[in-house]
Amino acid sequence: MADFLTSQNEDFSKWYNEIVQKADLADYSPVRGSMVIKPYGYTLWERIRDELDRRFKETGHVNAYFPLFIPMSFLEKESDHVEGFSPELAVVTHGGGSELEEPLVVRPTSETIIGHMYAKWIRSYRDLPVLINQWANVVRWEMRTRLFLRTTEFLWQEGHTAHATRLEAEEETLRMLDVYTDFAVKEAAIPVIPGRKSESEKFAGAVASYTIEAMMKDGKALQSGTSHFLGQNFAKAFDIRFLDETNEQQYAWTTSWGVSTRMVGAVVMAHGDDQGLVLPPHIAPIQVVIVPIWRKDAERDAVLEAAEGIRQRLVALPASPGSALRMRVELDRREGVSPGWKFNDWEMRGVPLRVEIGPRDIANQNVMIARRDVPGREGKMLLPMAELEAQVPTLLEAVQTAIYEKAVAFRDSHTYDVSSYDELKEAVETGFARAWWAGDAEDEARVKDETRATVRCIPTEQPGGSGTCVYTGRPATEVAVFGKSY
RNA sequence: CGGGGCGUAGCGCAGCUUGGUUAGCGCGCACGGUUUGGGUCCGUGAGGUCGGCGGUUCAAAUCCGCCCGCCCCGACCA
Repeated sequence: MADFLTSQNEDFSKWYNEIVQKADLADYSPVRGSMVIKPYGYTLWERIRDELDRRFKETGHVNAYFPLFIPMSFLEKESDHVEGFSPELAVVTHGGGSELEEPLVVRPTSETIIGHMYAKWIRSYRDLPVLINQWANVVRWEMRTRLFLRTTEFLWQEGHTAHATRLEAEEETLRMLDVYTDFAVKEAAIPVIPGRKSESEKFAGAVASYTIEAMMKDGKALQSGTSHFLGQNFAKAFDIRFLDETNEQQYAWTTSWGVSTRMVGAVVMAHGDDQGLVLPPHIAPIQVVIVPIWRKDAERDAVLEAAEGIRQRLVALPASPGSALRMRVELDRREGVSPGWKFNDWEMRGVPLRVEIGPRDIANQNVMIARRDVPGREGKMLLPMAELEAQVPTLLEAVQTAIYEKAVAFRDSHTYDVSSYDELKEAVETGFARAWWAGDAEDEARVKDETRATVRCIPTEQPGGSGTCVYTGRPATEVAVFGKSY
């Protein structure tokens, strides 16, 4: 792929915007900053959603739905929260033809309305924990928007839990960070760095925020999921109290965590190449596409019949080892476009495996298989037709693993352990800098001012020992990851 | 809201400096033929308030003013 690290930001943005639209993921809506997610893009989101949801259920969470409109006064109950969100609120002042007594905000996130409900629902320690997730849309009036990465309205899941003890809530926060990490690595094939946010970067109203940070192909960071330990901040603001075992009133400890449609953008920017999307098989809307090839009308029927036979054999297989889903296979029956055109078309859409079948293959009882992750003719191989069931699942897993490993190699080769401020400045031009950090907000602000880079996170996995800050020389016991971000 | 770039057919663009017949090109689209194992080729055709409003002029896509919108960089941020 073109080297976006040495080129202008504009080039990568152009590539991204073009691919997102050409691959049929999304289109701009007439309203500034909002987008239409097209069926192909939505199916990709559904795959992400289902994989996450499966994990939420496995960890004991249930889904519910809370209202879109929130009374303005709810946000004002938590001072950090309202301060953080008020600049980006969409406010409804009129309804049913008359002015409302109290303005309603379109939820930018649901801590407040959910906090209000939890206060009603929770009376006793026996009611805890409450482990609820909701799939919803939220609205944030951002100044600058970008397809999938930052849109005025976006889809996400937000989990909100309440616990009897601080420890339990902290464990929940980290457990969900693990769930996100597991999803990113195993399904989205994106290596992420889980860690804690700095004070200046944490969620408005949280005691501590955690994040998974991914590296895009231009070396920039993308916050791909967050998990917050809210302490008793929202419990006190919304009066979420319960009687404990000793008949004492206690405030609950709460958490919230979310992953949004931004994850679609992360997949595009982490794996894509000059030909377009490269989708991980586990979440690809179409895992295998069959392109039939014929020259004369007489060959057409036989080829299509053989292609349909292959389709039926493949859809009978599981989508991935152990999955309850069946393999997602598409037979491209379009006429009037050449096979070469179809090859390019499906590559643009990132389909992991392509099966080509023509008269020659039928005669020889084999098919040509092309891997999306290996560009051009090098990714093609001949496969005996009898081995489809044995080989296609293996190949899909091979693609899944290969693109993950490629992403790991890219990230690692653009992550630098730095020991001086000059090295840090140089490192963040092309990737991440790992540096000792003492958590000083003023210095963080200065680095941001001079380099545009911020503390992406203080990784959960630390090297241990101690060192000195690269710019102040202060003693430090933790390493932080610095980088430019979206 | 600041700095930079742009706005001409569905998409991508030329034309503007130096005003002058009927505003062009590529892709896409429709029809016919040809082709189909890596984006076939040929022909015919449809498609335009030149972002909007105002001004200068015999004459404006072109010059001037104001406004609107988009993109990139910053502030904001999942």
